[in-house]
Amino acid sequence: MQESEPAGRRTPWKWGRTDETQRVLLDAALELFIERGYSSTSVEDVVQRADSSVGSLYHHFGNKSGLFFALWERWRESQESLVEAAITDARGAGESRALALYTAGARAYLLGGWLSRATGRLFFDHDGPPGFGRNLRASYHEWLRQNTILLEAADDPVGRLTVSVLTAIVAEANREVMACRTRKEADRVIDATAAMIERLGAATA
Amino acid sequence: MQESEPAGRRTPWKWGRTDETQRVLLDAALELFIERGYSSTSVEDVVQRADSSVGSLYHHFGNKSGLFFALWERWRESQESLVEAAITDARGAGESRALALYTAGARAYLLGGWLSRATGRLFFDHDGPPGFGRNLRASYHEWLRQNTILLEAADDPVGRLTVSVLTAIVAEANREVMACRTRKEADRVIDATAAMIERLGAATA
DNA sequence: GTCTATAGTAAGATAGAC
DNA sequence: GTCTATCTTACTATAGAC
Repeated sequence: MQESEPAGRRTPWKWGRTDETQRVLLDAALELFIERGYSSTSVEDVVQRADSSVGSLYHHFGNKSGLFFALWERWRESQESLVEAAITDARGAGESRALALYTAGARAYLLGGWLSRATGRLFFDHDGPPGFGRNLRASYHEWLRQNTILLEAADDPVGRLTVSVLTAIVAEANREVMACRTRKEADRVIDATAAMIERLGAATA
Repeated sequence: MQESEPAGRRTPWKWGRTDETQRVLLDAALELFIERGYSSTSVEDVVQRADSSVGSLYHHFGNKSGLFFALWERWRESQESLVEAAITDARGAGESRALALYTAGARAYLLGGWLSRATGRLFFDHDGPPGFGRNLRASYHEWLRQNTILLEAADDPVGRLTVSVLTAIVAEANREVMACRTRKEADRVIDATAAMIERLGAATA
């Protein structure tokens, strides 16, 4: 910072390049993981594409899997806020049936899944770091818990079963949506999912 | 074979020790993978416990992941034959409803999963070799395909989603069963799963 | 077919200067 | 915070005796 700076591509190190560094590393990692998969991407590949350094990567993310987990967090949070917004909107529009609120959330989740499908496939196509599977399962359980509350389900076998199936439907539909090739196809899956939820809800209510 | 044999632990190399070598390597690998996980087990560990050698391991399995894939194949085939037998039995007993046959198969699969849970957890708790996830997904797709036939499902979004959800329910139940600590618990999960399948089938038929 | 020994390589991780 | 150089480990692969 004492002299005229060389014409580097990146902001030449002001006080805190922290955020930019993290972002550029995450973006590079995302691209590469999508292109070649997690295990076929080396730390060296990532820092080269990010025009950063191994040291920075380890400073910010601890290790290679730290990158993957950070990407997962980013995606999960983004999906979660879409769902929350949709449910809030539905409530604001006067909807109060638990199942209708659930359906509104599911639609938002699936549409978000479609729009970010390239990234989403990363997490569900099962080529992640060791231990990521466990993490996914933990998220799924948390999701089940929240759905139990949202659906006002009883804590008996039938209630738990219903929540479990309704959650599984959306999880599976998410996979279907991410595999779609056109928006039209995706919309049809989303509609079919909503119909399935309503039909099942009606049968078990 | 020409002289009196030294008191080695293993059959001292008759004509073809091939099968025994493969078995002893697989068994050692299985134990170690269960104990420490795949990634924390080295090739050296395996050959030591098997009282074999790196050369043999590479000769028979190509590489470390070959061991894991072979264990997976062994488990998958065993589960598959349990399911097939159960479906054949049900047919033999005069059952012809597609959904009932599916339920019979599911019960067999889940009971088998319970009985071989220590091994099964290996594959679903996800610490396997790179590329194994892709393999798992391929198996899952094959399973979906077979269920589509068994369930005589239509090839439209609703039909596909239905098969998808029915399959996911069994997959999820398998995880639950493998996590159970007593046979009684496992039986309860299995019964609940069968009930869920029937209810969903009734709602979407 | 089986085994020992060993060379080669790749990649994740760290140390320490700036 | 950033970066380079380096370390360490562990898997891959092969040669060659039995």
